[in-house]
Amino acid sequence: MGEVKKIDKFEVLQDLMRRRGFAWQSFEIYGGVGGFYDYGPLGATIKRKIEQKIREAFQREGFFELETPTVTPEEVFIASGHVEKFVDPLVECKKCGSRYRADHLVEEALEIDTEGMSAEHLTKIIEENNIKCPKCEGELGEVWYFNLMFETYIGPYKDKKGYLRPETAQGLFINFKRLNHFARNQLPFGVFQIGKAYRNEISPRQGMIRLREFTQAEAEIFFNPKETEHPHFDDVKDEILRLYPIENQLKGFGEIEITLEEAVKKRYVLNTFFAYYMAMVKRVLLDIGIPEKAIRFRQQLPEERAHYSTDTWDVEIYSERFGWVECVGIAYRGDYDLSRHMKMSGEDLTVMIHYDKPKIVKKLRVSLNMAKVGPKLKKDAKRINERLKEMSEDEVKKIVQSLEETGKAIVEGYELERDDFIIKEVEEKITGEKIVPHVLEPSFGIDRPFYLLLENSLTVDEDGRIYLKIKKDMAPIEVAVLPLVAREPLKDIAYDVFRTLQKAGLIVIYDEKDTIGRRYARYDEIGVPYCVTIDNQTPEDNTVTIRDRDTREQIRVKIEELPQRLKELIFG
RNA sequence: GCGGUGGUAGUCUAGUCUGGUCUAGGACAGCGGCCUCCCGAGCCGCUGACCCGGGUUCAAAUCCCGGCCACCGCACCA
Repeated sequence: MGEVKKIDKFEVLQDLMRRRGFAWQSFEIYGGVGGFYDYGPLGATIKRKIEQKIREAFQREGFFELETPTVTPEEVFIASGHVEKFVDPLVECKKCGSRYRADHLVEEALEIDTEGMSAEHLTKIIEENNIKCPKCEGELGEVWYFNLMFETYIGPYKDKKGYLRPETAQGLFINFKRLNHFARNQLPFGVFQIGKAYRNEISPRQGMIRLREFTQAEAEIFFNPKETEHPHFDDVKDEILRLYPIENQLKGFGEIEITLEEAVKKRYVLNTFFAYYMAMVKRVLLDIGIPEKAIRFRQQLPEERAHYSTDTWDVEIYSERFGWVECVGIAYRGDYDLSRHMKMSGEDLTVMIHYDKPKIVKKLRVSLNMAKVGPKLKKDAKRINERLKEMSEDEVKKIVQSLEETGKAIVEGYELERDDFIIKEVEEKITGEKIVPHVLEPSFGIDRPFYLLLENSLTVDEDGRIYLKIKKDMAPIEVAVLPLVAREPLKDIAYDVFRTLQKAGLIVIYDEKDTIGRRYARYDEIGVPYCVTIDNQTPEDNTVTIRDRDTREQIRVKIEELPQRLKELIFG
């Protein structure tokens, strides 16, 4: 019974989204293509509002926004690991045509780890171990890799390969040198980008939940791995999050509710730096209008994690239709991306960390007493002297120790005595060190929260009347101005009110068609939080009523106070 | 990709099995008008559809084949 009702609600929403202009599948008139969605007039407005909430939240953290191309040359994704790792090995049964993940078949049959194996290697293993099609026992063909990135070519000749970016992040990493300069060498700093990304999903399903082209809002926060205390952690330490850590998932324990301070103390969360941004993400989702009870943080299992990450928490939003849906990922990317780009490009992507005070380090400097040793070592003397200079502190200490204890030391096959060396203790002034910053990445999907916001806002009462109880400041139309009946002077007054509100910056609609009840229903359905009604009392005293979508209650206000009152009610 | 089920106006649906009376019916929505009304009232009128392509047949929404899309299951989800 309850289940039937839930399915109905999903269908009501699908219907509503198409009928009233929120979102629908793209390319409809040509039959539609899976994994692509168009945002209609109301949907695009809500999407922009979601993006704006995230943008403002990042800006409150002092991050700056970037915009980089979606078309990206191949080298970037060779460096990022996507060319190699963003793939699935597939194999087809020669008899029945069924397709499988080759690595999964091998892992299952032989219980070995196939991580990083080539297609040829997998093919060989399948042949040698006589692994057959699980369905029909038929022979399996060659293993091939399918890369989930969309390929393209840059320019008129097919010699410059490119890909549509599978994440917006790389556009930020490859600009690191300029960004670090912009931040004047001060870690930590954050940058973000809101834009499209593309993944050629093998089989997109579930409507807007898995798209081939989608919008992300990703921030990369570059920090010194030795400084993982967030300066503003106190602001959020008492925030209670619902966590679902790895061990609770593995042991079948449930979720836990815990303050961030406790979560760090009990080592559920790496450090206060990570914890701070978990709180930030939660606040953004609440600000968008996702109910608190529908938000949880689930730590990704090691095998789920992307190739670049060593710890990731997904922020999931509950859907009646799809269960818990991953909407935001907070990934610890370490120095993976910067190190890889440093290697690939040859650029120096380090940051100089200046110490508060220069460190005075006492160091043993050991060199050969060339005058004494020259005749003995001949032309090897110079080479060994160079070698001594390159030695690590430990190697040098060993030699000195040996000299002190036995009076002798063996270097490069020569036995040398104390007098053959010049040993000096020198003071070295070190003003800082070069480090590759580590990266924490909060990465918002936009399309999924969009859908889940609508789903969580949709209410159907027992009469079947639909209300989209979307958070008031997220509504795509903020006010509807309605003359009670389409008659003068009500129409004229109403139209003036409409224009006044438009000029005041509100998103407003004017409507005089149909009965007033029907119009209220029309605007309840698309989530208009307030209807302003011009009635027969208006010509007498210049007052109008404001009707609340969620309570149906009306208050009467003076027309001159209307813009201000509405703004307070909606954006308060 | 595989298997199953399905695709009729903006939405939901009748018709499909058993080909012809289908010039494709209804409801809701939309548009115009009457009514002038505080929560989807009523009346009149209008607009609007057989997923695409091929085939079988005198005749196809209906039968057959291919494609596309959706839903469910398998697989996949870095």
